[in-house]
Amino acid sequence: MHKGSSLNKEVALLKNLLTQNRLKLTQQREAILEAFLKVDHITAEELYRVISKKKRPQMGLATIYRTLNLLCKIGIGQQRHFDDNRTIYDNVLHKKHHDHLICNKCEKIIEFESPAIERLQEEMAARHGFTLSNHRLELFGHCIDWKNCRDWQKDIKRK
Amino acid sequence: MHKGSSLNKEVALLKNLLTQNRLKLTQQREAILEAFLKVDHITAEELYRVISKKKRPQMGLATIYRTLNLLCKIGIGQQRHFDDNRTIYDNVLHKKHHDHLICNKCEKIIEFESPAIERLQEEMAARHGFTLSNHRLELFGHCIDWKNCRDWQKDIKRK
DNA sequence: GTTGATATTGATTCTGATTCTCAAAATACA
DNA sequence: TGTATTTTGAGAATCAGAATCAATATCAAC
Repeated sequence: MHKGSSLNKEVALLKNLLTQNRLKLTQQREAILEAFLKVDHITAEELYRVISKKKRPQMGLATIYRTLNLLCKIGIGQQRHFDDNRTIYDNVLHKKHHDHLICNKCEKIIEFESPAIERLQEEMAARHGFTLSNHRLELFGHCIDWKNCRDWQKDIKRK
Repeated sequence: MHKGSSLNKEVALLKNLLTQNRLKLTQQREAILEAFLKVDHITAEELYRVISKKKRPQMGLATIYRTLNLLCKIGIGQQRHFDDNRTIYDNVLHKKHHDHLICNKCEKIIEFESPAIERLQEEMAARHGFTLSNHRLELFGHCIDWKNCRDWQKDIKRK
């Protein structure tokens, strides 16, 4: 019954959590989990397109949304809103957590990681009686040479 | 209200930034700025209601959105999305910056501040040639006694 | 101040992401 | 296997926020 890939661990986790809550492990949920675990982050629409192309064509967009939200509830996914409208679902398990430096002028985004900051976060959480599962850290500012960024007057004006 | 309040400083800042970009200081923009500076954070709808009740009843919701986004561009405001749909506009100037600890189970939110973390953030930004204007830090996890939180089985099930 | 070019506004409509609805299908437990 | 329950897909509904546009306000030059 076990096929030996690392996927099984996550399916087992999912199944476990579902069972605990009288929820059912469906083919759709498994397919979505499988696809989701392969990416770093994805939108519901994108995931919909990815899965629709595969052998299981019968998949409603609503199911994608429902299941992605479910994955967020159990801690495998995390929503993010960089620009306004689209919701990006981060795969929390995919790679080492990274944070973001975002230039307000040219909207450049740099990924970084800081074990020192993470350590302090843990400390702060513990002080408030929290156990952390993940976090989101975004630093906003501007590049040192922001005159070379995309013209920020234009940027203001384009509303 | 009366002249000489600290508000004038912000109006001057706004006017300055607008002028620099060939934008105009309108009564609406001033009213929105004035109301915005009084709060810690607010949604566009709420701000609309606040302003509509005042002496200047003629104010379109679209203008609120446009102006709040403008305030974000010039660094006075910052968008945030805690729950999915509503966008909360933070008043960056209002009080000392604080970060958030968020319980995934009961959705309790605790504010905290950590100068140590902020210092490391500055350091990290400098290393990448960034000057910081603000940041957003959200730590997710669960309370130490999360069995006492709102039943999280229900929470999962309510989708 | 008046003028005129330009930016902004309010009312409205539009958009598009996400959620809701509900009958039909799938799942899990006995 | 039967059956209670959950989940699904398709489409409709929702709702925040953006776009439209004619009317209005602003501002810099006179």
